Amino acid sequence: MRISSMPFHDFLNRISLKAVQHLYTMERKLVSSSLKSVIARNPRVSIDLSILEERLWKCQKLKDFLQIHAQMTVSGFINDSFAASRLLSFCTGFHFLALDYSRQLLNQIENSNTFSWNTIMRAYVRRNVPQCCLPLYRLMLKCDLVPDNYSHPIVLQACCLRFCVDARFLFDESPVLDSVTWNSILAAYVQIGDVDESVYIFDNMPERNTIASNSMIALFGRSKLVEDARKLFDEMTSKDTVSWTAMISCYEQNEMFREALELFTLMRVCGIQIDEVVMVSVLSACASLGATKEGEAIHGLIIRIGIQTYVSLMNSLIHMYLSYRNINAAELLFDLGYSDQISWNIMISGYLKCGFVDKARHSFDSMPRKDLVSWSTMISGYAQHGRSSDTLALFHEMQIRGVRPDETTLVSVLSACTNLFALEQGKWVHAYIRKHAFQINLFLGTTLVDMYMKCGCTMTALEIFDEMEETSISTWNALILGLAMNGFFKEALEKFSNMERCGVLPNETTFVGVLGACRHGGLVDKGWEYFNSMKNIYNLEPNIKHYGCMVDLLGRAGLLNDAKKLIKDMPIAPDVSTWGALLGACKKHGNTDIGERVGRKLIEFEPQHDGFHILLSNIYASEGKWDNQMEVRSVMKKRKVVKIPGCSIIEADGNVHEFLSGDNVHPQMNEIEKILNEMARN
DNA sequence: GTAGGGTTAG
Repeated sequence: MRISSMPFHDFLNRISLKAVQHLYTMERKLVSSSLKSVIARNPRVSIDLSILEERLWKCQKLKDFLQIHAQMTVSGFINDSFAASRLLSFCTGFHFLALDYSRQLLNQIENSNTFSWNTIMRAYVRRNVPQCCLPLYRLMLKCDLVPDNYSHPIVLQACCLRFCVDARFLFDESPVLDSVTWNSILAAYVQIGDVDESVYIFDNMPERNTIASNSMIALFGRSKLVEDARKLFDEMTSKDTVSWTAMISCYEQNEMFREALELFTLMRVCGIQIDEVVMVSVLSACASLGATKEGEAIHGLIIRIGIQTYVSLMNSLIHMYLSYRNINAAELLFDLGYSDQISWNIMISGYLKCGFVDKARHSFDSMPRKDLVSWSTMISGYAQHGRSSDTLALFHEMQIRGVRPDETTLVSVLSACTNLFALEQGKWVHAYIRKHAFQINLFLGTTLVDMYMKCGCTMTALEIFDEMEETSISTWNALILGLAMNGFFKEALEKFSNMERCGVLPNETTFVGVLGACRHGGLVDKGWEYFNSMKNIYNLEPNIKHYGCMVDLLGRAGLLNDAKKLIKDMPIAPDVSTWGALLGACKKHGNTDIGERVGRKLIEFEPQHDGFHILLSNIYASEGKWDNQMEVRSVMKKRKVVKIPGCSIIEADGNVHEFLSGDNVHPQMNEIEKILNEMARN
């Protein structure tokens, strides 16, 4: 009887392997379709070691892997313990499959060997779930398998990652330590990023081998200790490809992209063998630099030396082209079909960065398997494009599907709540964080401070700030801006001094908060002082928000001429908020129709400018000229201008519009000045 | 007969 003529379930019953059942429940749809297609195309499946090697070498997609697995199951080749362990070790490094799949595969193998168990345990350590390692080790002993000299270092690493002191005891008490054990314990400290302990182990190693030095360079790189890394690199007597790669990636991770490219050039000059891993870092450096020429040259190099079929390399190339906004090149590469989980995630994030939100969603919906990064990318993409209700909806869907978010996901969701002023949802997420005992890290803490501040809950925001162990300039900015926004101008300025005392350097955003506080407090002298210190002390160029704020501060204090002069002298084009501030000042002088005339003039200059329509509409409203306001509103309606709720004239338009693109002359000012002078004469 | 160290996506 031909297998292909049987219904699928009959087939399953007939071969009655527990394994296929497992497989079937795990990836129901995909497996059933892949098994079906294997059976349909290949009724008498035959496979041996060389075919397996060849197929694994070519295996790039989930479907490819499932076919191999199915084929091995059907043919019974899975019971060959060597072949099974080959399949398993490939599986643990395959990004389209969750680790559970490998674990189930281990169950399926009837005569598994120590190698297979080691492979899974190592994967647990690598994928940061060391807690699964020890139970597996116990099970291994129960199954009468004898651990070998590879097993113990892995278990040691796992223990070390969980409870360092225990593992350390084992290590310290061990009578015989080979270099594998030394490297393992070092690797464990390196993985948790414990620089002090790693250096201690490294210094006490009987012999510093290349492997240990390489992982130390990587650790220094991740810990921002570039100079230590370089020192060690220079001191090494024998450097291999990995050493060079570690140093180049150290530069890359610390945003020293030029240095990374220079070292790569030197590496080639020195005739060191280059491989796909070093290319990944180099391509990433090119992407960050926006160095299209270099990137394309390296693409050529990749084709010439023939390592174009490595998935991680493909991914880096796709990522690079997306960062150059070269969607076509990225799609061409992606469509070659060497994709894995990461390729899909890269495409989605690339589409989002280029503003193609719906395209991203389409990819998201059509990818074979979504992992946490896929969900986070899409959710944060929605959040960053202001599509806050989509953000919350997708987060909701994620939970329905039972995918557990991590800190990054929660940051995106909270920022969406902030944009929507959705305090209740934000509080719900905060409660979720507490309930699931998430650590309030730097990013999560900063986002919470920002959310509570923007929703007016100053005290809650302050409490969270005080509880934070680590802060950054963004945290201080959220705090200072928030205090200023909520009317606590004294406190905002106090926090600014605290920040300076802590040695944190302010940036442009900080001064938006500081000047905002001065504006709220009507502190003209202080305002000038900070405004000048921005340039003179901190070497920061004031932007439109700073000018707008100063114009408003001066205008409110009745210093109309100073405000006018500031607008005239400013090196960048005034935006709608700046003009709004000036109009507010005019109004304060009691001249009611001046705003209207300036508003109309501005629209005449820039009829496409949504902000000016909002401005004029607000002016009419403040003067009680409802008919006129209706008139402007009907124009706005035609132009589909959305009025931002709760915004005053000053914040009528949250975005900075440059109505004279790139041009520093403001011809409007002359016209408007005439009107203002007329007003002054009256 | 494969296994340690270096990499890419939010």
